[in-house]
This record gives sequence, C-alpha cells and structure tokens, in this order.
Amino acid sequence: MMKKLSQEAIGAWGRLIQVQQRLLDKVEADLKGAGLPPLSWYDVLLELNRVPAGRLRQFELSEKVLLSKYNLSRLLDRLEEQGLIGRESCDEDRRGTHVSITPDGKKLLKRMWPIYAKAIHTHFARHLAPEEQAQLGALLERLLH
Amino acid sequence: MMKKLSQEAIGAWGRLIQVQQRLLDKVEADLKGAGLPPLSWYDVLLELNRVPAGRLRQFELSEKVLLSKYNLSRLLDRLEEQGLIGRESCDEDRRGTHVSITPDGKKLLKRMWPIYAKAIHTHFARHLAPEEQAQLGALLERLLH
DNA sequence: GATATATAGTTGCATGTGCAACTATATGAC
DNA sequence: GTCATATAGTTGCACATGCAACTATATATC
Repeated sequence: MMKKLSQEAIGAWGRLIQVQQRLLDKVEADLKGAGLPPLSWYDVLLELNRVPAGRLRQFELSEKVLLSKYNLSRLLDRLEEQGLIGRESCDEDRRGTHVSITPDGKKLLKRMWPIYAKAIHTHFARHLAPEEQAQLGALLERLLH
Repeated sequence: MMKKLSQEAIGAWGRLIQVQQRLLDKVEADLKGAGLPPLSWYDVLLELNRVPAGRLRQFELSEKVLLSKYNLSRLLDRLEEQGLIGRESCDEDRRGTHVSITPDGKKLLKRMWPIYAKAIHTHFARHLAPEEQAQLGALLERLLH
C-alpha cells in the first residue's frame, strides 16, 4: 500500500503545477491587457462553435470545459447578458437547456484568437522545438487516461 | 510579426491546461476528502520549511508560491489564525515582515504529505514510466526559461 | 400508475480573489 | 536635508467560486 514517489515524479509534478500556473497567468494578463474577457469565456464559446449545431446541452458543456454545473450556470448568465450565447429550453428533456452561440459570440471568438494565439506563441510555443511540442503533447495525452 | 502556431503547439498547450486543471482538481479533492486544507496552505508552509532559518520575507514568499501580495497577505491571515505561521516585524526594513513556520505548521506539513504524495502517485506518477517522468520534467523545465 | 431515486439546472450564503487605494518606510536626485 | 518616486504590506469593495439546499423533470421498481 505504500506508494513510493521518485524524485523525478515529484519534480515533474511540481513543475507541471508551476509552469501551468505561470503561463496561464501570463496569457490571462495578455487578454486582459487587450481589453478582452478571460479564457473561460473563450473556452465556452469555442466548444459551442466546434460542434456543427452550434449548441450543446449545459451538462455536456460542463464536462468539456471542466467547470462545475453551478459555476457554468453563472458563467452562462454573464455570457447571455452580453448577448454571446443563448439558452433555449430543451424539448426532449424538459429539465434541460440548450446553449447556443450567437453571431456576437462568434465575432468575439474571432477577435480573441489572434491575441490568444500570440500569447501561446510567446509564452509557450516559441520555447520548444516542434518535436518537443509533439513529445510534450504525447506525454500529457497519456495523463488524460 | 505574424506568429504561426502549429497544430502540435496548439494541441500541447490545450492538453497542458486541461491535464493540469483535471489533476489539480483531483488532488485538491483528495486533500479535502481527508479533512485537510488546500494545497496553497501546503505550498506556503513547505517554502518556509525549506529555508534553513524557517522564515522568509513576505515578498520572497509571494514570488515562490506565485501569489499576488494581497492574496498572500490574506492567506497568511488564515494561517496565522490557525497558529501555523508567525509574523514578526523586520528590523533591517521596517516596512517588511518576516513570516516563520511554527511547530504546528511543521506538524501539519507532515500530516499532509502522505495524502498529497498518494494523490500525486495515483493521479499522476503511476501513469508514466520513470523515463517519461524525467522527460516531462525536462520539457517543463525549459518552459520556466 | 405510485413511489423512490437519480439527474439538469439554479440560488443563498459563506469564502476566496482581483483591483485600486491606502499607510508606512526606503531610495534616489537635487 | 527636501522632494519625488519606488517598494512592502494591508484593506474596502466588487466579483467569482464552492457548497449545500432547492425546483423540476426523468427513470426505475414494484
């Protein structure tokens, strides 16, 4: 039952936490600096935009963006208030809601991407060679099971 | 000036965000499940315990744990309230504060480690071979500049 | 088809976080 | 020395988040 952790494991774990925290802070700062909303808004809009129908059930969205249902519920309140998404009640399950992206939502997505992409480049991508990026991606993939 | 991002880069970035978020959620849940305080408490106590003097200036601590000064200020309020750290005013710079870990702080650190270590093992380390852990650690290291 | 249980989503309340303003001391220019 | 500016740390206020309780509907058991 005793789990022995190697130094490598502890080191890699620590760096994972630290690097991600640091990079995320920087990216969020870049977005804010450009007068844009936080990454969580982008994530939600992106997931909605990704699916052909342009809409998802709230609980599906919740899984994709790793947000608890109550948190998502309130994030959607804010997005709806800004006219970026719409909520329509769902016929096949009358407890549920369909969340759909609006034209304004798509516009915001397009407006955010260049800033976001540049931030990913400067804070992340440019520090790794292409094959290192692939390697990192593969390792992280393993950790998603 | 145009920054072209490869698919590898975007993929690796996305996974980095997602994996870290997911793992951190699980580890925090394990700690909470064992009736223990959040990881941020552990981080602060660990950094204090790491240095020989057992104490640090608040701004030094702030850099190490990646917390803004006001956030750290209030986190320290909570830790002090629980008797886990002490604050002493600083002679060489009278604006400043020395933060030191107390015996109770050290005890908590010891009590948290087994749970934390087990969480790191089950959610992270056991999914990677030792050389993969080393590889991941090295890649992440590069991203710290 | 009535009852129990599970799931979708929202909300009140307590807690945590970000921002800007504030106090107090230190440092640099003159 | 005096003044301007920078730094250490705290605090008020607004906003975001976690938790538990809640409403409403669906599903499963009998």
